[in-house]
Amino acid sequence: MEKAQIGRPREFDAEEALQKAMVVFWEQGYEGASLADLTERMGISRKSMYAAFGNKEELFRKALQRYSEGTVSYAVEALQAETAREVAETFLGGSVRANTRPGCPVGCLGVQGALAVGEAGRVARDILTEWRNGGQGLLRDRFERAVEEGDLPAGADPDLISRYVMTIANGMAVQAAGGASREDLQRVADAALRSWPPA
Amino acid sequence: MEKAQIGRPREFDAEEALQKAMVVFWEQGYEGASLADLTERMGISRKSMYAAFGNKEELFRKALQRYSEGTVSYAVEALQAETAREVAETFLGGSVRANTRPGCPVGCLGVQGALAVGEAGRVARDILTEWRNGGQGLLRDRFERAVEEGDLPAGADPDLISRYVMTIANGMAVQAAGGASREDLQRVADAALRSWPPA
DNA sequence: GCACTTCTGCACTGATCGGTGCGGAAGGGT
DNA sequence: ACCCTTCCGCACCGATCAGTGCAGAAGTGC
Repeated sequence: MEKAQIGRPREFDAEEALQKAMVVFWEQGYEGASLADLTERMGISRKSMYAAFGNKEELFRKALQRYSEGTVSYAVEALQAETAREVAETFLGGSVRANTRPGCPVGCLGVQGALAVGEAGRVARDILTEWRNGGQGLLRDRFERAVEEGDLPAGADPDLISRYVMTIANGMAVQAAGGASREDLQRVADAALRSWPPA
Repeated sequence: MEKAQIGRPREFDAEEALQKAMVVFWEQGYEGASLADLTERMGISRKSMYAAFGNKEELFRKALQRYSEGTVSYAVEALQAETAREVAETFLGGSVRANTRPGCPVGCLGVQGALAVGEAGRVARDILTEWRNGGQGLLRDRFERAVEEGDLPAGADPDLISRYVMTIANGMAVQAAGGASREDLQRVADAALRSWPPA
């Protein structure tokens, strides 16, 4: 993705193009986003896309990375919260907003990008599965620390709690894809955190 | 789908073929399931498939109907439970099992069949959205009745409660698609119902 | 100004997409 | 035995899929 110093410099903004590609993957999924759709929305030719990003799979990978650093940046913020409860609140609140951001597709790229796919999308599906499991692992680590710090009761199960929180987030993504409003989702998030810890 | 009385009768079992098609849609999604995949697994020719089911979209519709009546039959059972809490318990417990049934694809056809799709899958996506919202509506109606019967407190919000329960079910479907075990999911379902009503 | 490198648009690749026309085979009603 | 209907396998349809070769244009360093 680095451009060489010599020769004609590229005319388009790679970051901007990647952002557009991310949106297309987000709203149409990996399989549903054709090269024609992608390059048209990115405003560049097929050739430029391949030169800058490699291929469709690499483009997807980079789009997901941008999604992580941009849209889902609330997650790292959540992990730094003071208490386990605040971690969960910040994480779910951030999910609610990310799933219903005006001007962006509804739902979550990491969920709807490639949940069930044919042969061609298998790599993308595995990338997203690992992405979701990775995020859940970070939550688990944070809750483990909370148990050690006495912030969560000694008998609490960080694995279960992280899975519980992530299940709510995943479910809200599906709800958003089905048309749920930001207020609808926030009420669900509040309900899910009414008893804490959940187990 | 009815066959005429006159002429050569079809050689394959339509119900059996539909079951196979349902599995393919379930594990690969609408867009990811090609006609070649489908007819190969159904064990019939393209021509027979079109004659018996119409087209890919109609096949999907009928596969979803079969899914509703078979795999998701626990839902109607859940709606008939005595109390609102038992409704939720039965519904989520049934989801847990349906999402992790040995010999079947993991996850839920209604969630992963067509969540984010390109132009070609838009109808399938809308069918599934309506399917999920319809199920949620049935839950809401049941919880409304529970409020009238005093089974749920007078201030309880059936819309929120049904959305809450469905969000958990949706989230568990995503978790299952990512490899969560039946035990993992059942613990999440238990945690989600630890406080009832949820709001 | 020259040489070098890379960019870009167009046309094209083989493969696959969903869907169909055709002709032969095969069963049921009379 | 006849006819009529339907089934079914094959080849084929135009369209689209992801990915590429080519050739001309254009910017940079000397």
